Amino acid sequence: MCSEMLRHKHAIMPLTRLRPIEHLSQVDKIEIRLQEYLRNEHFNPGDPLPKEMEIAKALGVSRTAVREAISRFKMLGIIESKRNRGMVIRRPDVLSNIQRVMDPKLLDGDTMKDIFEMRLVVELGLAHILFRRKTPDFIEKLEKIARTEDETTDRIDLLKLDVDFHSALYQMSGNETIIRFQRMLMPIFDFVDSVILQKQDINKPREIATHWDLIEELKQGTPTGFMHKMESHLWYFFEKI
Amino acid sequence: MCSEMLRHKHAIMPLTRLRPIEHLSQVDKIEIRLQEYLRNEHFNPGDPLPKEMEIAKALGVSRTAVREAISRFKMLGIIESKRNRGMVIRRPDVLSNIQRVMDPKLLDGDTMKDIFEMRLVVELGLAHILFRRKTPDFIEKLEKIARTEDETTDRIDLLKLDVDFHSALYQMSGNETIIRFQRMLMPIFDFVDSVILQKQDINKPREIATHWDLIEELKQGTPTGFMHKMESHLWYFFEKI
DNA sequence: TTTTACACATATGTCGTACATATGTACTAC
DNA sequence: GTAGTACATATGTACGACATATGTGTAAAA
Repeated sequence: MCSEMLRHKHAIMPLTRLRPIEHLSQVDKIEIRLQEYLRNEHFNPGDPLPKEMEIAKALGVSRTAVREAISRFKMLGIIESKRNRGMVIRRPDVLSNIQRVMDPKLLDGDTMKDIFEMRLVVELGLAHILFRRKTPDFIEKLEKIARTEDETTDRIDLLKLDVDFHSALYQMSGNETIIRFQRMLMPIFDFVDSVILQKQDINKPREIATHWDLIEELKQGTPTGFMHKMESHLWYFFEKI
Repeated sequence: MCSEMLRHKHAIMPLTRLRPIEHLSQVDKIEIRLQEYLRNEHFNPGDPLPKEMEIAKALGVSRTAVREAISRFKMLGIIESKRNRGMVIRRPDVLSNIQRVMDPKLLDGDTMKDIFEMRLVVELGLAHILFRRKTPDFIEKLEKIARTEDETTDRIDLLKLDVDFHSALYQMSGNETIIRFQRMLMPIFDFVDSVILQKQDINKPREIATHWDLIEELKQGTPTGFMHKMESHLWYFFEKI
């Protein structure tokens, strides 16, 4: 009877779509107002903000509520405050905030798959930059990791070395944002890798490129060749998610 | 004398390195504790949190301070609270938070350059996925945009169409995270594009691939060919930053 | 005149309390 | 057994008080 009732309701109107008045709390509204304010007034890093009480008066709310809202912007690094100096706009660290929510336990499977695929995209696209920025030093670093891998049998250590190898590639890009991107997504990669490690398929050795293949290609190959090898190297993992 | 004193001090100890006790506010410390707590206790989405007063008691601080800290997590979407039900862990939206700080005015030149380069990396790496997921529908969409471009002379409109074209490519990937990534970075791209537009060099027509070239390659070419064309198409912009 | 020392004003940081509001629960009446 | 009501409870909001750091002005000392 219950399910029948629900089905009936659903036939009349899909309530899932109907969510008209988002019940925002006072603080949420203040947050939105401040967001607008910051954008519209064209604040630059270093610019001072009005005092807490002034903001509270202007919005017609308590200082407590304003402080809760402002506290949120402090977490994002947009606002900084000093004791008697008031508050100022800061240059936020774009990526540090994602790090806080990048917890495999909090993400669902689909999102993780998307993220892993994006990693794949980035590492393929990296090829061209790598060939522009490669130096003997970096190659040597990669070779050292690969050599260590050859001498290692412990599966945990191998996993760590695999991470090291790919990290070194990101480092080679010289692009701070890309490096941070990888570091940021590390928890996800670790998680995916460890899951794959547990699955431990029987038909493990396949036609996949090794790290040595990638190094060789990087030393005296082409970006295109490198990309093909990288694709075969990574797609193996991707298929198994 | 003053400068002499400073030089003397500096000789003894480089104070720039010495920043021992980061003067964290109470709320900052609470934020860190909560962060640790959430990670260590292995919370999953939907799990309930202790009551505000209990947390305050446990930490030996006031409810006000706890609320300010928790408010921060609410902005990140990690914590949700309902009136008498208490607080629960939520599945945060990984990318929505960056959007708030992704303001060209708040970022410095180096970071913007890094971000733009990362866009380049992603769009190159996208090629392989695009060839896997392309459909006549998507191709048609791209052609429509390109046709409109041919009939447009207004520079602002052309800029908008260029954005539309690349957006369509991201859409084609079918990867929600990658699509969000592009949408998120849109302000940066818009900004960079508009700056380039102002520069307006004299030697504008060069050996760069057009959107039609990209479409043609997508229809009956190879991922590699597509990537080469995309590279020539984008590097033109990149050099001008 | 320059420097030092002290007092004062001020804006943020922290706390405690009170009350509003929504929501779950238990009890009561029919 | 159901509907309606009263109560308990946890979050939401507000206000007032004091702590603390920091800039500023003033007066004493060199």
